[in-house]
Amino acid sequence: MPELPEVEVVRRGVARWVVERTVEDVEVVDPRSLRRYTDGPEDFRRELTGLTVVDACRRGKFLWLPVRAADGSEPSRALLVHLGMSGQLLVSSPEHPRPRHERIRLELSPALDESGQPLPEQLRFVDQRIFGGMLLDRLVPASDGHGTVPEHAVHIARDPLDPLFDVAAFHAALRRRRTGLKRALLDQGLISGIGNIYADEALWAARLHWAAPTETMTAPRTYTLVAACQEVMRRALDAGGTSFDSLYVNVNGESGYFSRSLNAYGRAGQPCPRCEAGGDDGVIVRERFANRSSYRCSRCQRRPRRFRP
DNA sequence: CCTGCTGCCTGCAAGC
DNA sequence: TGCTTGCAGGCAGCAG
Repeated sequence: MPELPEVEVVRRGVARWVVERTVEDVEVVDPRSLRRYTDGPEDFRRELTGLTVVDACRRGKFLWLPVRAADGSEPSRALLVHLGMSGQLLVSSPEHPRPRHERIRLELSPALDESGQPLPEQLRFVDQRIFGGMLLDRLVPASDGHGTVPEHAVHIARDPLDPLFDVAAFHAALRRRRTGLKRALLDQGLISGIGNIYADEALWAARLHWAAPTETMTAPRTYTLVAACQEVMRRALDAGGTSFDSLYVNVNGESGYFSRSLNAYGRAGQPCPRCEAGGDDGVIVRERFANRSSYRCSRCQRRPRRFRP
């Protein structure tokens, strides 16, 4: 499941291998990957063909490639990509067999790498579960006035690794909410890039309970929580960034995910890595939350007096 | 406006 | 063995 660090790894791969290349053709293998996005596969193909990728941008888990027309004008549109649960972007050669779940394929103009070798000429969107998708979208001014964002991502908040992320504003917004802490962390309009795994990891690192009411958060606690989010994601990014050589591992969004080490998520019944010396307390427990699982330490993430599930 | 629930998807694992 | 059920999860859309 790609979260922010995985998407950032993909963004870097796209920046390196795809920017400055022109889309020469498009094959929509499965139109469901354009779900509620365009006027249909034919329109998508017609509009995208001939455009040149000029950049690779990201906000939270949304990735977009601003494109310019052949006349060289400033980009007014972008190819917006969301990897959903199982999406991958692969840069590969035409002779490479079609992956089982390939949904969209772009033919790219020829290009050479740093050592003069020809680069693969296809960008493939592979997505087993079709929770992700693509869209050719209009670029609009960001809601805080800094830069542009695709129209379908304008409601997404800045993520904690964004230099323009505003902790004080996040704290104020958190205090206005009437919900539990984990729901707030998963709300991409409040803070973006955090999914179920990193929410649990960040809450564990900050020693906070998932059901703590947001309106009771103090500024120091919010700062601790944001720092924990940044720490957890930066560590995953460092791990994912190390296996950056192969084209495949590079642009497929998996490297960070499989090499991350987890302290709480998925560790039900195991001793808490922080307070394992403590006996039967200090154990990771699994609890149901909003039709999914939450993992926390029974000792260092105590249930709050007030409880917002 | 705010909050929280449902449905979209596929493949795997567990249970009968 | 072969079926059914549950689980994984981000996010758009919608109900209250």
